[in-house]
Amino acid sequence: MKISGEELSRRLAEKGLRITPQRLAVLEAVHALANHPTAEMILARTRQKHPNIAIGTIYKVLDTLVGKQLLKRVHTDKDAMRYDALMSHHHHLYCSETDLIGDYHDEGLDKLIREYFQEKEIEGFDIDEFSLQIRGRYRKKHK
Amino acid sequence: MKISGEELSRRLAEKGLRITPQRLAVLEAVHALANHPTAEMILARTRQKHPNIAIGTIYKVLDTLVGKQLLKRVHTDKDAMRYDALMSHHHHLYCSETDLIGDYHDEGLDKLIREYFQEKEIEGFDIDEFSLQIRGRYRKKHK
DNA sequence: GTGGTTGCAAACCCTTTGCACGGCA
DNA sequence: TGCCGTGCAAAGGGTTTGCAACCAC
Repeated sequence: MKISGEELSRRLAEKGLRITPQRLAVLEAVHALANHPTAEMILARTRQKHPNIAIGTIYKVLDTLVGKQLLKRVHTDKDAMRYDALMSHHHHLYCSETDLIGDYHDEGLDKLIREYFQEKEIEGFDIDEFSLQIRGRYRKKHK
Repeated sequence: MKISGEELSRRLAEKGLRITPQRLAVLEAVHALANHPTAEMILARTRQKHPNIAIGTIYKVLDTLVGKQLLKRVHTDKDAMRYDALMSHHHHLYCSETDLIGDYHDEGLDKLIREYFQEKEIEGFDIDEFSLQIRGRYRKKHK
């Protein structure tokens, strides 16, 4: 995912955030490292241009950006949190062989499930949202 | 969920595991603490009868029991892992107000989704299984 | 008896926090 | 200039590990 510095600056400004080199670098990194990077991976990439950036800063920036809905957190079976630049509603594909996490958007599926729950409610529980975790394997030479 | 010591012993034996007081206590605790307890909660309960049991032992036992499919791990948005004694395929209800996690089993829903994916496959990805995370709120006085 | 288990404590990993300095608005 | 954001290092929380003593089989 390629995205210009101006666009990134605009997004920060839109949310009332100060534009700092670190924030631009982290945002850029999550877009560039398409496969849901960890904080460490983001650190490694941002250090190419900002050798002094600290891991603590990475976490603080990520926190801010997630809070302002410029990034999403993705939970995995493993310990480390991962980050996603795709903000629209979507599900995730977890590959058990490669550790890759893919985004999966499917309007038809969402509609199907949404309508299912409109007819059959869950006793004593009000649904706000749902997301599907799909586990499996990427076939060789995907994407 | 009430379950006898004999039944628990039988389950351990069935999997070729040695029957130790600690394993029985941990298994019993996860069944008794119905709401997907954390390791700390399991420790607290097991210590009522086994005051010397160590947190490290809890983790090792949980690891063994999950490995032998006598328990399941449940991931949450929070940091701590939680454990589930219900082994059949099911989804989870996450209550944003109470931190409760409910089990949700629904044959019809599973069938719907399974059939959806039989017709519309995901490009380059072979599905092994899926699970739905349903976020929302329990209404007052549930269960 | 003996190899798998336990208790204990230290180590680990990821993440958060405190604080003085530095830089964006 | 004033305050927010950063770098650094230490602390934190959950989980794992190493090892000697222990105990199911």
